[in-house]
Amino acid sequence: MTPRRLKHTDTLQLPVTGSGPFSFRHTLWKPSHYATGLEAHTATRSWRTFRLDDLLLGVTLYATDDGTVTAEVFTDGDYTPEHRDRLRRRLTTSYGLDEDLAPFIELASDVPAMRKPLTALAGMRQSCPEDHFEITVIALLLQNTTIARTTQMTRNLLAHHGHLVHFDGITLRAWFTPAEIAKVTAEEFKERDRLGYRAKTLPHVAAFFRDHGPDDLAAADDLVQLLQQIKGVGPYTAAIMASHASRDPAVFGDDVWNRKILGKRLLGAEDADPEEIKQHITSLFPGHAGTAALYLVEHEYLHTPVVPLLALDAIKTWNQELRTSAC
DNA sequence: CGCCAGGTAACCC
DNA sequence: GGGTTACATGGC
Repeated sequence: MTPRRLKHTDTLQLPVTGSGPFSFRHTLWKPSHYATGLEAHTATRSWRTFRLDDLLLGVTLYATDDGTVTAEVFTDGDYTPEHRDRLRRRLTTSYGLDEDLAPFIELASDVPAMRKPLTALAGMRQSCPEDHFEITVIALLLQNTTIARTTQMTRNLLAHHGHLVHFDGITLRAWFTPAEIAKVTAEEFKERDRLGYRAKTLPHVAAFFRDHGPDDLAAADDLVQLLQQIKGVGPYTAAIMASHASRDPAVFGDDVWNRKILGKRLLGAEDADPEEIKQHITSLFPGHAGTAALYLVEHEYLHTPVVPLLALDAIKTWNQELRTSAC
């Protein structure tokens, strides 16, 4: 499959305005995140695709000496000043560049279990380049299955319904929009994309986000409750949306994986009661339980990352693999 | 084979 | 309410 070529169209300087330290590397690359093909990372540089409505964008990101983040923007369509403003906001939000980390660090410095994560991951913020629709799809694919199968389902969906782009020497996948999968049936999601019982949920998710634009979502009184009205979307999936796309630092996805790590690190128990864990982390980190969970989970994977940082000479192989697996 | 994965809804009492 | 159980699928 031949990727669409994107051309360099813009350069953005993104200031880091939030309080506390900022780590470019640990913010953009997360040791625990599984392979999607939507992004790639070397020690100093990251590449990521974005959708702004129908426009496909590729972005190269790197830290600049003055403490800002530079974004080189690549597109092949009509890139307007409005796109530029939206992309600037999207990048700033996605990586928490304007969020205050200091209050969390203040709380964490008194907690022994946080000592090592806080040092090793100093300046890490939540990373969520996905919008509300995209992160809901990710969370849907995480439901009650192994990461191997989540990776397979993601690859199928993006290969069959998404896009393949090439920019700045890298080949990446890009998301489909809700409108682009509006006509796909649950049957196809199940048989062709191997989504299993989740196949029934995806058409509802697509319709929901096609009918509720960003303004609509922002105006929602209780987005978590609204999203859970979709059959197949429960507390876990809605929590991922809230903690990642809505960036609520108090929330975390309460799943068996998190419970294992948090139980072990905070209570010293392999099989602690979920409710006890939640109570404990919430009382230790009022308003910042999600950030605390983020630090503990990422630290758990830091020395055995799911997708290690790429060496520069590995990019050729990366590009080839993406093209041949995208049929 | 049976069990279990980074859950959810439907059903039971 | 709180405690089961089926739901798809693939790996061990």
